[in-house]
Amino acid sequence: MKTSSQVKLPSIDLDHQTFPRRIADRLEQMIIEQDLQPGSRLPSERDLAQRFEVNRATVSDAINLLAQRGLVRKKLGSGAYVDKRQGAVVAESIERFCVSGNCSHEDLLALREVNEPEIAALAARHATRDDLKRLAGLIEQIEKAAEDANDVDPELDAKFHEALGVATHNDLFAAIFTGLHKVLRVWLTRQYETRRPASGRTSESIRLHRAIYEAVAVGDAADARRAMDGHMTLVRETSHLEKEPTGVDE
Amino acid sequence: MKTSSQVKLPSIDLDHQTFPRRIADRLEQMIIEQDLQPGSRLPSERDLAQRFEVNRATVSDAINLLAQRGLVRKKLGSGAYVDKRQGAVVAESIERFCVSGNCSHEDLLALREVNEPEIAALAARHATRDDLKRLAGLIEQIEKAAEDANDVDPELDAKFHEALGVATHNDLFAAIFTGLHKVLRVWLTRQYETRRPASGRTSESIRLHRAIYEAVAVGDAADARRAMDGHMTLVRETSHLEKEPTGVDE
DNA sequence: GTATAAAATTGGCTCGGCCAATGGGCCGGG
DNA sequence: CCCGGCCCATTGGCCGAGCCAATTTTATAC
Repeated sequence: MKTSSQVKLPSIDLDHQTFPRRIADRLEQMIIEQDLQPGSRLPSERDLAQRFEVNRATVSDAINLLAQRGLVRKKLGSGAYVDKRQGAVVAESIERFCVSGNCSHEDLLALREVNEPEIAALAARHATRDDLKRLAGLIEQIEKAAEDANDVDPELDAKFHEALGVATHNDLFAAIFTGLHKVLRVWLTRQYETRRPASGRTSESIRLHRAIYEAVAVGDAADARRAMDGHMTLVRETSHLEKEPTGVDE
Repeated sequence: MKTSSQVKLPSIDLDHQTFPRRIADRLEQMIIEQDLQPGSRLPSERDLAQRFEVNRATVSDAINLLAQRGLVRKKLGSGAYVDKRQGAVVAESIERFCVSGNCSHEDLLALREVNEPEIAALAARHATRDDLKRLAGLIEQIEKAAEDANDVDPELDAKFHEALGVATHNDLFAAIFTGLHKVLRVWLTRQYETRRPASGRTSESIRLHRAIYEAVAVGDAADARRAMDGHMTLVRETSHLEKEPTGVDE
């Protein structure tokens, strides 16, 4: 068995270097070097097992590692395909981090307060026609839903903010904040079901959402930031009103 | 061993619920319900294999999943122990995301510009004595290193910003920005080795670092934010100077 | 050409087993 | 009483062969 030490890019493994890990690294390197585009299939586990002179189970574990890192996707009966979803992995890890109690509502809010306005501004600068189309559709749905329920549907709200993140065309923002909005969706939906707040705030919230969209649509970054600032202020106030139903703070 | 006991609904499987995944979920649930604190050992793989009526390899895969999620840690010859490192997982996933080319220097910088000042402010409000001690030590090292090399050591710089993130006592900020600073460390170190910039900026950078620390130490949030703003401006300018190959500097 | 059936390929999971690392218990010497 | 060394049961890492079901490919009939 070769243990040719290949220098790797990431890797913070101070941990015991196991077989699957090493093979995973070599596979990752293979993918990079051969510039395998998403969609291309890598060799079968039986094949790789021979090549690396290890058992198939070991190769399988290695590929599972890569799958977990979002670099590859396994399909039963077919093979393993390159499929970079590392953004999704970022989002999921953040979601797990928050929902399993490592992070309070306040923590999340602090992050949103600084970033959402910037996201709105960036979206205003970089949104494409498609982005705008999607945002417009969501705004419409939100307003429609609000007429019926007199409240903002957390699901749609989260989607709107997510779409805004995507519209920044800064994949880092997008990845991180899709994760955060997934959390938000869970938390808000939970309280949405238990209690229907008398929202004199609702109309204001709806108005601000539309204002954000309008600003983004015409590419007015400053205005978008302003509108989102207003939204976050409202969120902050509402959050104070409701005190901690979801007592996730440690 | 039969696979018949669990009949899965015809739900459209986006993720083809595999055995290890289901077992991982049940284990996670077990950990939560029994409130297993970090450090506690969970049953041996052979034991769990009997309980869940699956093969040991399957249980092993399941536990590997949890390990990958940062919920447990396996120790050869000993067992698997609860060890919540989900913050580290967030950081690592972000690092991988950036390092493997999903994110540009500009993207990262955009995120830092909005957040670092807020981090400084939060740190000023919430830093403990220990945090300050650590920050003071780092400042000292930075200044000492700068005397010798006439440049800011990226390693120390990244550590300083990381420590600042921790000092906010907002674990979300901490998790996300330790990830980002790890990337930064890699990128900066790379260019640090290739090229020694004549840094008329160096002294200015050092001064600002100390200013940040001083503000945090006395708990002046506004001042901390101001100092960090200055730092980020400097970073932005330097980044522009160096143009494209890997152009971010501290 | 197209629909259908058979064969080959592939990952999911099992079974039984060997190995090395670990940790607890036993024992002898201080 | 404590300490150090030794033994051995336990535990995870990995193996090898093998069965199954999902999938793809190939061959076949229409």
